[in-house]
Amino acid sequence: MKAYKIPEATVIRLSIYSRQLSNLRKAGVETVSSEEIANSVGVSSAQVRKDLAYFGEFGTRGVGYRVDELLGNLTKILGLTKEWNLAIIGAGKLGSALALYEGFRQRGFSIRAIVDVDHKRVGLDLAGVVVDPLDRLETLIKERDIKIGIITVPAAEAQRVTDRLVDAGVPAVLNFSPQVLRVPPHVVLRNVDLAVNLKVLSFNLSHNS
Amino acid sequence: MKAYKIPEATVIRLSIYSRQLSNLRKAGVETVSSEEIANSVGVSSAQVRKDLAYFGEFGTRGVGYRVDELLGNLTKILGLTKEWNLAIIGAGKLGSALALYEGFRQRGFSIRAIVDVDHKRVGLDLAGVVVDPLDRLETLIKERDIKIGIITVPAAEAQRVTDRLVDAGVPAVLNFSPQVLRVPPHVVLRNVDLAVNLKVLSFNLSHNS
DNA sequence: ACTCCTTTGTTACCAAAATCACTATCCTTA
DNA sequence: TAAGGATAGTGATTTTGGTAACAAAGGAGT
Repeated sequence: MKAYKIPEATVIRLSIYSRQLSNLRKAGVETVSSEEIANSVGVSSAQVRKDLAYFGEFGTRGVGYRVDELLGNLTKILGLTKEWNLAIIGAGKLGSALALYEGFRQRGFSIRAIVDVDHKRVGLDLAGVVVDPLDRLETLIKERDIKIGIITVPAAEAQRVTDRLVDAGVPAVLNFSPQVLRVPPHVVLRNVDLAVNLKVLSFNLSHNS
Repeated sequence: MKAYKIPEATVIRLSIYSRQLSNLRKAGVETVSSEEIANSVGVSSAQVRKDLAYFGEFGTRGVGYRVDELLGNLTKILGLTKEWNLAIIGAGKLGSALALYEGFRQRGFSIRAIVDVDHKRVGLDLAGVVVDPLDRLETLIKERDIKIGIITVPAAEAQRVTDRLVDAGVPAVLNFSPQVLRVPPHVVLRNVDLAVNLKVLSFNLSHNS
């Protein structure tokens, strides 16, 4: 599991493969070919094989891949054998929706803290997690071993809370705010920008036709 | 504004530039250099210039770009001079959060319909838009000239409602469900997969250190 | 055991995107 | 009005990611 520079596109596809394999396993399928995976995801079979080749040999020629085995390997590759503790920063509309959303409460990830500046929101119970005051951020991060911080505060506050997360030792940030964030190189950052997504659609609508 | 094959990464950056320029304009800044834009976004100045070069010459050498002028051009390029009508399919946690979220109610985009199968949700008022029954989907699309459909239904229903959107003539889909969607080539599709984002972070956390 | 069929793993090739380096042009000021 | 400094625009180069083709390897059937 070495393989130094893995393209981000590959990692994204791997996580989609893992989801499809999970579905196949539920459906009782035992083996699958790169071609079948490719079709279900909408890429080429060569792409699938190449993505997997970064990490080893998981199939048998002439046969394909054993679903449970490949899924196990992808789970290891993606680091999903352990549980990652999450904190949501900002219990507004988006933050609470994410807290309640099932898609976020899945194997491998556990929402352990939700914080907000607004005292009216403190004390609310969101699917079993009680909203704490923002002051307690650093304490909670340490006490609950938070590894991923999810930013759902307004743009104006986003950098400030991110700095606090980073200073408190959180190694990964998922940013939902419409704000470019600065983090030191050892911190992993991903952006989910809803406005940008709409603008990209707008661009394509304006030019494709 | 011809420029046939524009990299998606470029379009994403352009929409981020436009946001930064918007902030600059609010701050009263009149001119800006590619270097300054680059610094505020975290890319190289050459990248900024190259992205803009796909569409024309917007700056003056030795000086930089006029903020309002460049913003105007980006607005045109991104197709944000007209209003795009949105429909949210699925008024669950995520769908209603998006409906209420300010980030979605911004210049250029207007939520015109929200639908759900669940009759308990029909009739709810979400920031001025009343939830309609899913049956009315096709009617609403035509009546309200919906151009972008936002999928926030469970994975199992995602392809079905997408097909209905496509058949009703919706040219763009923003998919929040954890499901690979098939659309014909003339339909623009973007995916915002929360689980995938977490998995990519997990991968990086597991390998970066 | 031999042959054929299938499908993986891998290499070589190609395309696309990012970076770099250079040139052209404008503004300022002496 | 000439010169210097700044910065946009652009062509060349490098890097990266994707495609395609093929050799290696396993299984099935005769």
